Amino acid sequence: MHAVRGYNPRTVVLERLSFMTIAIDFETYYSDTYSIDLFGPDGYCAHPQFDPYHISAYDGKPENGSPVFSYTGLPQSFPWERLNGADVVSHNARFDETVFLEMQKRNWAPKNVKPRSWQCTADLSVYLDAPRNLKGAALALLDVPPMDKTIRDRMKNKTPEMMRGKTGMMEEVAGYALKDAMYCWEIWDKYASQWPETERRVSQLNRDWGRRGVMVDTKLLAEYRGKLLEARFNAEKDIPWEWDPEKTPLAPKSLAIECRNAGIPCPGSLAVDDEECMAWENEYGDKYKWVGAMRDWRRSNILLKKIETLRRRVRTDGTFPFSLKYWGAHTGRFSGDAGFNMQNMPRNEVFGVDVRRLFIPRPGKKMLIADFSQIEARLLLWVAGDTKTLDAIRRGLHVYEAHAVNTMGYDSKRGPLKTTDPDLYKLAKARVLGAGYGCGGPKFVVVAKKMAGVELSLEQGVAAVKQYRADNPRIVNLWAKLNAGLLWSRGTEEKPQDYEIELQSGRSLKFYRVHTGTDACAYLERGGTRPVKLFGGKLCENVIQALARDVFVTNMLKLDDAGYQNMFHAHDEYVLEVEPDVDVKEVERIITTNPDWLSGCPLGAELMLTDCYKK
DNA sequence: GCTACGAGCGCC
DNA sequence: AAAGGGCGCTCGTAGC
Repeated sequence: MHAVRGYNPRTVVLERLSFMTIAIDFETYYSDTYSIDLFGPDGYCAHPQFDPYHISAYDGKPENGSPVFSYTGLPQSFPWERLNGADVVSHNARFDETVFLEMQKRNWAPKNVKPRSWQCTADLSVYLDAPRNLKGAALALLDVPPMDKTIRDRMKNKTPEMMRGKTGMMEEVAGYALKDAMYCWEIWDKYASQWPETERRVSQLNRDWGRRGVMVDTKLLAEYRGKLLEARFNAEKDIPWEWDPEKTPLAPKSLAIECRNAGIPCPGSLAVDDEECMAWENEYGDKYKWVGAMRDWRRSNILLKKIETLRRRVRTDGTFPFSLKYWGAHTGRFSGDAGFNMQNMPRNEVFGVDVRRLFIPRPGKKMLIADFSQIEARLLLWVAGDTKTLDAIRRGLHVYEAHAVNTMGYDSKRGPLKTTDPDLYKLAKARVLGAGYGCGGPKFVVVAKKMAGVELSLEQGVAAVKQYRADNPRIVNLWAKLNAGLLWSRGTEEKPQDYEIELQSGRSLKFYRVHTGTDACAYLERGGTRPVKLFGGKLCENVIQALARDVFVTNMLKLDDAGYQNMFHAHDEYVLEVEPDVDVKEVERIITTNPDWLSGCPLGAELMLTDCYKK
């Protein structure tokens, strides 16, 4: 390997190989008031303070007997043509590629240089169940000693000029940066072959779509901001104690003191669905508005912060660039990222604000929102082998009704269950959505209320769970099977073993170092540090979630193949930007086409052609 | 002063 | 023996 002796950029090139994989890592100025956290990767790069003062590059494979190319130094002296036609990799390519594109835009890098591809080793790492951050990934995947990241912290608030003023600091940065590029390259070199082509494409498209962004109704945004400031202000009127105007009135201590002064008990929890808190509200809520006010303050504030983030990040063309984390969950699902979560916007209007309405198609386009219908419930039936219920669904029965027909004695000749027996329909819905993963009686009461609006007593909840299990032996059997595998795999206390569940979609779910405490525990990450309790129902849910994700992603690629523009998505919902005369039936056909591995499971989808995002 | 973690609340 | 699961963001507090 190459030692880095000084900060002077050093380049070793004998010949340029075509289709070379080269790892790239940028160092850029950041501070307390100017950071990716605040502006997102795109806003950060487009910002006036944007300063990519260092680049490191590494291509470690001496092919054709040529020497390793490595560079760590000023971008001004970087041989950019090396990237032309190359396969570039970065650890968090969402950032580094954006930096590069912005540099080209500003003529800081030649505009004619075009990499053949740009892949992300952070995405590769999480696909392999390793940590997303480079330090953790290198430790888990390369078995190298933990990297020292303290220099990264010291770089905060420091311009390159300031760093050059400190003896040895730039050299330290150069060494650190090159090491990052080397580890990134090593991870790619060692593991890329384990990353399927389709997954690479998902990772790449995910970054492209986020960078492209979604159009925002900026006028409505301003209106919403006003409403939320007002809502928060109104909540403040009912909070009697003093607080730092720079901060929030949410300190539990203040509430406790206020309650004591009033001679009343203080609720142990402030959560809306907490029983004790509900009792407190019934008893004291009319006279003492604090708890409700704190809740309103919190909820309006959370929404306001979301609005402020949007306002800060919307580009001059009205679009909002965002990020979704590829493989954010160990099941493979995407998750929110970079300060704005596209996957958890409120479904309903709150404080006069419907956040979803802010997202609109570009001028002349329409938005097509397409949801899978109960995909997890269908996949559960499919994995468990309940062909009878699946057949009923294929014949056109709603999933909940098919469940009622096959396990609750409903006769579908009587007509649609939803209208003939609304209570039974609701109970069927609660069972399908809530009882399929080993949920117990007390929890089922809560879940049934939340998911199906059914009010059950504890006794009824317990009975419902018992009845569900008796009526659905295949599903119960599936839990048992997964649990047996877990117990079989866990090895011994001294020598824990990994548990691998092969999925029908062709990949595996892995649980690392399964061991026994009071329960069977395992780590979800290679080299993970936080064990989670496992049991059949939970494993079952993980399996179903993973399969649903695979169906979702497979058909997302098919949509892309067919030329449909994805904007963003949320687990089982695609949000597309389409021509007004789009063939909705064609889109539905693509979405409900079964992947090769999924035969015999009827898929369904609901599509909505609209002028804004909505539920 | 920073990190870690739980509470609270939003989603699928 | 029984146990629904998967996330992110904001905030407060504890612990270093």
